[in-house]
Amino acid sequence: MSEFIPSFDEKKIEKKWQDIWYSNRYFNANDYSEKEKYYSLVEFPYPSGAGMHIGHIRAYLSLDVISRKRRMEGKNVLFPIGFDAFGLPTENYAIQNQIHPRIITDRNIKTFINQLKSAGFSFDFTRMVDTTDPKYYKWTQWIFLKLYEHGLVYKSKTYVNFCPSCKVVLSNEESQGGKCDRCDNDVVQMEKDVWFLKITDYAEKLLKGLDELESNSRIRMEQEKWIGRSSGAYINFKIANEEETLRVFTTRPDTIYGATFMVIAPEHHAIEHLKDKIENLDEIKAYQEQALMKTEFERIELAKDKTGVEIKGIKAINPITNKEIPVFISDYVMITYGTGAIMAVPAHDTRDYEFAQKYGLEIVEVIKGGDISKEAYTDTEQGILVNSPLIDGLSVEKAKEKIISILNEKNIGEEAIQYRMKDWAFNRQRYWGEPIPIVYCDDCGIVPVPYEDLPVTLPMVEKFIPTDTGESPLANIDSFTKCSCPKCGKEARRETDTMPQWAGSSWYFLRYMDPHNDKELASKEKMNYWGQVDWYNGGMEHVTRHLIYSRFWNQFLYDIGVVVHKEPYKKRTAQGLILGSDNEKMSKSRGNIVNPMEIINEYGADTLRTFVLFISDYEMSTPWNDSGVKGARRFLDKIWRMFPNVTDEVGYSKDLERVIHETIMGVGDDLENLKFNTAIAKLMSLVNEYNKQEKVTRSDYEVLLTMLNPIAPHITEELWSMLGHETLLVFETYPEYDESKLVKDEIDLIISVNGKLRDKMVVENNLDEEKLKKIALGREKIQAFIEGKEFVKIIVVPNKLVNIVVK
RNA sequence: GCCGGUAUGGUGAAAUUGGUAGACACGUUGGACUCAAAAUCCAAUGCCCUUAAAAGCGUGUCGGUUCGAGUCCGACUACCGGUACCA
Repeated sequence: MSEFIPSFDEKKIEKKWQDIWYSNRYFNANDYSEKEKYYSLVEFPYPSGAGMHIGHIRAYLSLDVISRKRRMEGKNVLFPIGFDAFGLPTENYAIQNQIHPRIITDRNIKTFINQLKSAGFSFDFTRMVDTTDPKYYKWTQWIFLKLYEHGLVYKSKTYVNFCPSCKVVLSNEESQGGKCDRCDNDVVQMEKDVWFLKITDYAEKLLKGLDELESNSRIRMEQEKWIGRSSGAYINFKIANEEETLRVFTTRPDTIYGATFMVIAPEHHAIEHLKDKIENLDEIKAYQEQALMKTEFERIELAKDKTGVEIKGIKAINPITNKEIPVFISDYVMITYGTGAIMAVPAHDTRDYEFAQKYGLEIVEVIKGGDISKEAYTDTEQGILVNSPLIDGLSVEKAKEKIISILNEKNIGEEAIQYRMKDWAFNRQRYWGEPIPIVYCDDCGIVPVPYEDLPVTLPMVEKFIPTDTGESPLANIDSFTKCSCPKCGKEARRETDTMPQWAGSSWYFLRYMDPHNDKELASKEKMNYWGQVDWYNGGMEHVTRHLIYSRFWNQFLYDIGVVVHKEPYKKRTAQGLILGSDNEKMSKSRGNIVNPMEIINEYGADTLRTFVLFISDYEMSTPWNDSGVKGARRFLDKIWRMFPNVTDEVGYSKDLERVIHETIMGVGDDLENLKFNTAIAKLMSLVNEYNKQEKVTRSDYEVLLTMLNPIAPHITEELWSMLGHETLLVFETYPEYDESKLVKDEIDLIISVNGKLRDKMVVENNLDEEKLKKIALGREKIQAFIEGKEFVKIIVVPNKLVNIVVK
């Protein structure tokens, strides 16, 4: 041991074990293994040119630790990785640098894989998927066609955010504040014919399925809110002297007596139907145009100041009071929610109240309890109906029921459910995405590409710059657009829009089970074996859209008999953000980005892993702290330096036995509950205990290495082999604790007076109450505190404390 | 606005069913080793008074429940995240 060095050569060790693990494919999942399966899934990355981010490390570490632990527990683990590689950044980079996105993507993926390996992640790298690979997106297109076949795809006009300078259609996120994300020019609203997926058909199923998903309440609530179910009623309001009826959705049918006017969205079709009767049509038209010009952003910004125009010449009839009430158009009513028309109840809705105030409209109180001269009264808990002959005196809840049955009887309305979630706009006008497998034929109309002609591949062209019209760059490529109609064979034109980035990620977890299958998206046998994803970790930001979209596709595929589980995921967790050391979100512009590769180069992957897990509670966001990294390295060095003090003795040291069993229990529980920070703290404490001993036994040392292995796999593997083991630590069994070894002989007894700690002492375990009282009262220190005071009572918590209460 | 979350030393953070607040680290200070430095080891480290001990104070603010509150209840403040005229 004379040449033993007090610190380890992380570069040498890490390279060595990574080579052994990856070249022997030790982390590969085995289809149909006899062992019990475990499927852990992390969100696959977008392979940007910047490479791996510190956030990826945190996001993937939790399940890397769990997967490594599961293997040690004898499970057949599927822990795959892949790349969600379609997307705008690559396309932009490609245009700027005149390099094809295919080349950039391949290059970035290669770098990313190397970085993942240098962090020691135990992914099965033979199952990698790449959403931009035609062998993969063939099945993305296949699912699209299946959705089409089942009536879940439709085309409809909508307004999109268009940047005239970049010539691209932008998402809401990319056009915040009405400015283009990239060039900062004003975004305009452009009408487009757009593909939609009818996800709203699955709203109820998606909501119900949440019952089966194990997740914290925050994750669940965000999904529930996104789906946004609300129950109420449809009510039909006749237009006086016309055939036209305005149908509204309301969650408060009980307040119908207070409905003193109506409001319809500027886009509402009734305007067109009634245009001959409208006296101020010009004014209405002007308002419509003005509303259309506003971007979504402006409509929200101006929310406080409600605008609108009364539609003169028509009146609606409140079907319960039979009174004539005015009808307005206003952009505070959205065409996309409910029926695009509302019955306004100013007394009990803040928005209607504001509107009524501004335009001097009648406000009728129908729920007792508030002061409607000041504000709308929206309490539904305690309110009692008034001024409502048919339902006076009833609670809100009862009144709703009764009014709905009246609506049914009179045939003027019915109970209804509405969802906030909208259908999924399923296209982008870009090159770097999955082509939508649709053909337009002059004679046959919209024709889906036959399944056997899939995939419709992206043409490998030199130029893929945007068109002036907001169409996809594909529209300029004749060799792509020109085709023959699959139905009649006549010359036809291909759809040039591509799918959104959410497409490929909506089913990737299925492909991992059978990634090389060219006959189906994944075989039934393999999906049967691997079943559901047991644990899915990812970002909080994907809890709504990605999770809901992928659950939707899975449920659909289940309904048509392609997959075997209704819900794809059993359990979902989310890591917290790592912020810059300035406590701000990491970003290029703030210059506070931490590059994980720099940490790996300076300290090694084990140090990075240990520190990132130690930094804070896994589910909370936390600032990065450079100097803390050294502490993690110091901890690993301490274990390394302990090596010469390890004896050949088998069995735990007597003095360490109890703390070892305690640590096994604590660390195990902590890892399962994502409490990596306290798990590492417990291991640090154990190492501190070891260091108080002159020697530790081989068993003491080995159990430490085994517990630490999922967290710091390289150094533990090296030390394991230095102990003379021929087999790898990754194949060892995870340690178990012995309950009987946890019992303490002695405990620290706390003695307090009036709840304040005054004394403590070590006493025998399991003393009875009387003995403890006696001991406590006998203490000199305690005597001083109770002397001359009136004794009230004494409280004993066995094996913990004695509290003496005096006056 | 609404819905969540969070608030604890100089810093990151721990704390089981209400029962020793600050585990584990970082940093700082002092010491050992060294010609010196780094590394390492040892000690101290919530605040206040103090030579020291003891006492006192202390988990965002105010109040409550309790023998006992970081933890439970009520009111409030700040920050972070989600959402946004959803009828």
